[in-house]
This record gives sequence, structure tokens and C-alpha cells, in this order.
Amino acid sequence: MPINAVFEALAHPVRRQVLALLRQRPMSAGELAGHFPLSKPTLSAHFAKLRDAGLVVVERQGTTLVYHLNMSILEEALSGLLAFRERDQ
Amino acid sequence: MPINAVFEALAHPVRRQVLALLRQRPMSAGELAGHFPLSKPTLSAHFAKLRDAGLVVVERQGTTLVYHLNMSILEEALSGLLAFRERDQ
DNA sequence: CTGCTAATTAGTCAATCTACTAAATATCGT
DNA sequence: ACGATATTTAGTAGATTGACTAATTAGCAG
Repeated sequence: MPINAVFEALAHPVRRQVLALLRQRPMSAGELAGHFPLSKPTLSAHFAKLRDAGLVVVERQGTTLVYHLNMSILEEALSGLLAFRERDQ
Repeated sequence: MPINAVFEALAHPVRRQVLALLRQRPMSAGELAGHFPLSKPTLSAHFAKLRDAGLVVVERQGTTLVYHLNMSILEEALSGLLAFRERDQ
């Protein structure tokens, strides 16, 4: 899970808002999409970036996909930034 | 200083590496540029994004411009992310 | 298996990003 | 004022992003 993907995922306000919503509780793609004035395919692409970064994990429940926040990846990126390890930056 | 500019500035590995270098000590644009296989104008554009985000401040010393890390802005963004304030993110 | 709902994938387009080279600006020393 | 050095600004090209609509896939109910 390259750390670069995490920072790129965090670079868009919609994706940060998705993370904020998921912090309250897991939500389906449709429920999340209802919080934004954007089409579902557009949101789906945002979800994909968050998934690729490992910031969220997805679980299928019948026909709906439920997204969960993965705090550990976020904390990893934050600690990397705080410590400014030379490793990857 | 919109928080969004901070996250966008952090989204590029070269800019994160610049911050890591400045964490050691302030450096001139030229010295920073020497650490990357990129043209000076390209680095100058990266510096501009870091400046716009408030992550670095610049001080002129004769003919050279010396960049300093501005940790407080970085910590502000991090704490916002850790706390996940609904405010902006 | 047909139809219905949930969500993603495909395809497109305008805008932004990142790199480059060439030109301009700023400061210092003579 | 001139020339040298440090850095940015201007202009350009190719790649990526973020939005949309239309089409596809996945699962469930009858």
C-alpha cells in the first residue's frame, strides 16, 4: 500500500468528507452518495481511490456494498508525516 | 489559508521530500533543487505550492531565497485529520 | 429466468498538473 | 551601468483528474 496513494486520496475534499462520514459509522455506497450533489459513478470513482489507498475497506451485504473506515492506514500516514521519516516521505 | 491547499500540497512526493529536507534546516531554492533530478523552474513551481499552502515561508538573503519549514500549518492539518472535525475536511 | 435495485465499469470531455526550455526579474560586485 | 548568479515567470505539451451519461455486472425476489 504505497503511502503516496494515501496522500493522493486525502487531496480531494469530497474524499476527506467521505472519511469523516465513515468515522460516524459504516455506510453503503448509495447512502454515502446521498450526501453529495454528484452522480453515483463519480462517487464510485472516489471510493475506488480510498480503497486503493487502503483508507476504507468494503464488505458486501446482499446487493449493497458497505464501506468501513480503516483508521490504521490513516494513522500510519499521519505518524509518518509527524515523524517525517526519510524512508518514503 | 484553506486547509485544502495543505492537503493538495502534500499530495506530491517531491513536495513531501522538500518538507523532509527543510525539517533538517532551512535551505535555499538552489540547494533544495540540487536534491532532485528536475529543472529549477519545476522545483520553483513546487515551492510555490508549498508557499501557497503556508507549509513553508521564504526569506531573502541577498540574491538567494531561503525556505523555512512552517510546522504549525502542518500540525494544524494533522490535528484536523486526527480529530476529523466536521468543519472542513 | 425475468425483472428490480445497487453499484461499478466504459467512454468522453474540459480542466488541472507536472515537466520542459526560454525569457524575465532581482541582487550583488566591479 | 554591466555582468554574473539565483530564482521566478511565461509559454507549451503530454498525462492525469474529476465530472457526466450510458452500459454492464451482481445479487435477490418472484
